[in-house]
Amino acid sequence: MRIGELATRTGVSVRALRYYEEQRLLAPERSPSGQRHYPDGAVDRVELIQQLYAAGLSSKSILELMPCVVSGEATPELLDRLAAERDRINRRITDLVSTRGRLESVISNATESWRTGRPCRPH
Amino acid sequence: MRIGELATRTGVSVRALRYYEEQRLLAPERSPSGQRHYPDGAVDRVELIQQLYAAGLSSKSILELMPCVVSGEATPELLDRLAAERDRINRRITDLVSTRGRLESVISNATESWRTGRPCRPH
DNA sequence: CTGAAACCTGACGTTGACGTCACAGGCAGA
DNA sequence: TCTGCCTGTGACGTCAACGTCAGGTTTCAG
Repeated sequence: MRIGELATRTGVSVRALRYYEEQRLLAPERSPSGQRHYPDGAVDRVELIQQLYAAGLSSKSILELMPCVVSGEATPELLDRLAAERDRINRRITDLVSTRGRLESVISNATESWRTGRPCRPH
Repeated sequence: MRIGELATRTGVSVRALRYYEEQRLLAPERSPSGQRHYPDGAVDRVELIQQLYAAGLSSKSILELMPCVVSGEATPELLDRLAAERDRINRRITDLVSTRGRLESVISNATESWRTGRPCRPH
């Protein structure tokens, strides 16, 4: 498929797909006239890339971990990197859970003080 | 306390503290010579700001939600905003959990293929 | 064959949360 | 008084992941 279809099917922009290629996260074939041609598997791959971006990984990290993720190749260093990223994600999760708890208590507190007519305990 | 002490006590840079003030997230008093003077509560406040930044909120969002968080003041719109941010955090958490699961399966798969001498199932 | 839509490369613009630098004034100990 | 660190205000730099625009080529439906 060509770049436009891949874009619509993944929901990412054409520009982003070209950027991913620039970062060597994708390597589509080229037609004789120079147009990019992607295999079907590119859809999953792009979604994986998006997921890793969303998890806070940089292009460089994704690039390093990509061979391991797609083909299972692994060196001890790659496994360490993977574990390190997993740990970072774990930390982010616990941080977010904590923040959510704080927001929820703020919400219930504020809702209560709203319902009962504005006496609000000072934090 | 002055800005340097607040910086060391919170772990954020002096520049960041001045930036927060520029964003009206802090409003320290000034000594006659113009130096900023923070109350003790500023430490907690800065840590709250950091926590909200880490949760993906922008300066603007933090500014809007701040009165509600610190003093419990709430309008229906503010409560909606708070709930919306909580929902966004929830989505981020579920996304991160999913990504963590994926990474973990990659890790166990790669570890296995490493232990057993490199036959790796094709994803 | 033709015109619109999709594609190409290259290059500059954007955004947020600061880093960094220059230059000047303020403060405490010796 | 001197010295050295802290603080002040600009103002420009950074970085990543794209957005956007210009100017030209390719593809395809009619």
